[in-house]
Amino acid sequence: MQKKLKVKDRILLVAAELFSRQGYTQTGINQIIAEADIAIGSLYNHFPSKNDLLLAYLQKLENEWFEGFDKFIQGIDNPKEKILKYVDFRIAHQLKTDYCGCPFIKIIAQVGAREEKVQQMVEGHKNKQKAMLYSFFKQLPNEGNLDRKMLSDNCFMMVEGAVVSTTIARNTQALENVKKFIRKTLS
Amino acid sequence: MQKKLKVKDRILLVAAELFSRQGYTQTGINQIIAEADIAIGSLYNHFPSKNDLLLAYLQKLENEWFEGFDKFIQGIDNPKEKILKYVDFRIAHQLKTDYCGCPFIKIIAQVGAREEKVQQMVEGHKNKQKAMLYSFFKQLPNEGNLDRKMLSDNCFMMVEGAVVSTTIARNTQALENVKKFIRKTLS
DNA sequence: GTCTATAAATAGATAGAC
DNA sequence: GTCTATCTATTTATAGAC
Repeated sequence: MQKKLKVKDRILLVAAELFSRQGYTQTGINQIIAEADIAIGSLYNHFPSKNDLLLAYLQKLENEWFEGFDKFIQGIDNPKEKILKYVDFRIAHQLKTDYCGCPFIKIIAQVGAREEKVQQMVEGHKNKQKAMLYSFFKQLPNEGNLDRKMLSDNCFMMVEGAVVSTTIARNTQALENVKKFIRKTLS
Repeated sequence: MQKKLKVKDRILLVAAELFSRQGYTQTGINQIIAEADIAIGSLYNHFPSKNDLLLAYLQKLENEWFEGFDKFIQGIDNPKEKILKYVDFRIAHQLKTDYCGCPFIKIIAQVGAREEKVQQMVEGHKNKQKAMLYSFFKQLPNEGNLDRKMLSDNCFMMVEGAVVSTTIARNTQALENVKKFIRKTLS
């Protein structure tokens, strides 16, 4: 681990990596402090509980997702291209993380949607992605009588399902199929 | 808990309920034996480890899913109706479990797809559902040049994504939208 | 085959020295 | 603000009596 980072940042960096790869419930405080090479007192100085660390992790993911995607579609104007790039972005994430899956979906599966703050952050993030996708669909030339809102929302669901499917199967097939389907439907 | 069941069945019944509701990682052996009202020695007599209990749980889910669905579509011949009933079945499951989500997806999120036996059971189950859905799509009258395999597979993804979305949002909207979309697309 | 008692490890968290 | 030492509870699992 990089020693140049401040202690708080190092904790969050290590925790994020472990939460994403192993899962939140499968990652203990002791492992985090060992890999971040800090003392347990320091961790609890910056984060009052493991749950606070989880919330900071979700906020970090949220920020990085949209920063990352903005870069990913930089210079692209065509709305259909942007939609396909959205699928590509999620394929790229799966490849980069060795099919770890969507960390937001995984957290809900691990701690449940009854944890209010967690639920709000996850739902907020997904709604933001869905709204962004719809903004691309609205830029499409309106051919025929297709209901763009319905098409957009269900394309989002298709991608979400395909992300889950690629996580289970450990290959990109489902997401590639979705891409083909979208390319054909929007042609 | 029903005392008339054999000990082994009582363990599995209780474990299944807790794994589904609280999650596998969030459920301890001690809670299982307490709620099943049996001794820990008895549990380990029937299931050598918690992981064995997990595999038995997945097998039970697999069996019950298809039994349940067969009953659910009993008497329905129209293929489009069967497809819509498939979505209804998943809506019903979410309502019945208070939006617990798909237990197969949740298990992968909790223990990871690297657990070989678990991965195989989950992937197998999902493939079986997907194949069943495709069998319905093949029964549809072939209008135009629509690729039924692609349509079927991506409808499955849409439903999977919508199940995840309903689990996060704790309402059935996403699944209802998918139903509308399918109804319109297949009309 | 069911039970009690207990092991060995780890969990999340706190106190207080420096 | 970082550290060490420690607490209490809980984890999965085993041994051995009945």
